[in-house]
Amino acid sequence: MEDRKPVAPPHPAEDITEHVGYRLKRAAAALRGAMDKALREHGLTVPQYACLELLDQRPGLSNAELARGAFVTRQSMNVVLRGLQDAGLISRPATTDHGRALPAHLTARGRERLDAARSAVYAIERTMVDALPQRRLAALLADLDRMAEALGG
Amino acid sequence: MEDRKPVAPPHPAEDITEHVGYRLKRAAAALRGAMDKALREHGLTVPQYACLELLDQRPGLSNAELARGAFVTRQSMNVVLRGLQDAGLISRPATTDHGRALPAHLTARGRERLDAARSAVYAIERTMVDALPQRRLAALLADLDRMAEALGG
DNA sequence: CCCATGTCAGTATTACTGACATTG
DNA sequence: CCAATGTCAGTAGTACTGACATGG
Repeated sequence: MEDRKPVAPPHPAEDITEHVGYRLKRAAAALRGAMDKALREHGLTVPQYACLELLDQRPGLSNAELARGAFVTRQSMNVVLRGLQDAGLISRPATTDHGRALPAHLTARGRERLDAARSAVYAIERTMVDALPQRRLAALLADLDRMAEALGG
Repeated sequence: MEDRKPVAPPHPAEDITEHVGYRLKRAAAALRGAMDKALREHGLTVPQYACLELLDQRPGLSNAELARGAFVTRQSMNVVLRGLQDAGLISRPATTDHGRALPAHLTARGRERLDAARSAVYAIERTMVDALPQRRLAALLADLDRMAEALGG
């Protein structure tokens, strides 16, 4: 009688707010909202910030690589990149002698902007982590990854 | 030195892909992509589907209530509602004799559409749940809620 | 030839702010 | 008066499809 799990119905609950998908969406929406609000004060959108973070850690990423890293389409990232380029926060060579991918890099201004925005975003991250039982963090990360991989993300 | 957790630095990891926020975004993006793909075959967007589900379970919800339930703004839900109304999937009275909120209801066609789309969405939900160790589901739901609440979601 | 890439174009959906009238 | 609501307007960010050229 160890695995009867009487509280877990065999099919999805009638109340969709009990579904994993709904809870996931709720948490993601809360995160998105908090980041939007915090980043607006730094003149950045969430995808722009994600792009700067990725470039800080892996300088030289191409448009397509950044798109995959930020979970947006190539075309959307292209728009984001141009916005960042126009703002002088990143630089990309106009041409390349080896292949088609154009490696992007943070400018000095981009690094400054990122540093300023980062503290605000990290505070949000901290708020989320602090709301969890310490011991559950690793399991949560693993569970999120399992779901993403199962869905082909 | 048995529980110093040397792999968990006191401040956020240098690699942002290790952050809770990044993993959450990744999982949510995977879910969104899977749902977009599945729902497109039924002529519905994710917010539209969410709206139909909410109305199926709680008939008579108003625009503002639906917006909160689907984590979008009142204005965005208004657009979604009008799309559903134009498609004949929901109905709303033009006036009300008691208050300002206009209660929305599924039409027969709306219920048919929802039933058709639901099986596709539930299959996705099942894929996610099956990817998790069964025992962790409840804890995962609780963790997602804790994070959302901590962020004011 | 195949495939990934960068880019352009056009359109659609969603989100935002601000605003205003209405109702309780 | 105040809070919540429905709605309109305008703008912006993101996503989509389709297309095309280029490079390995």
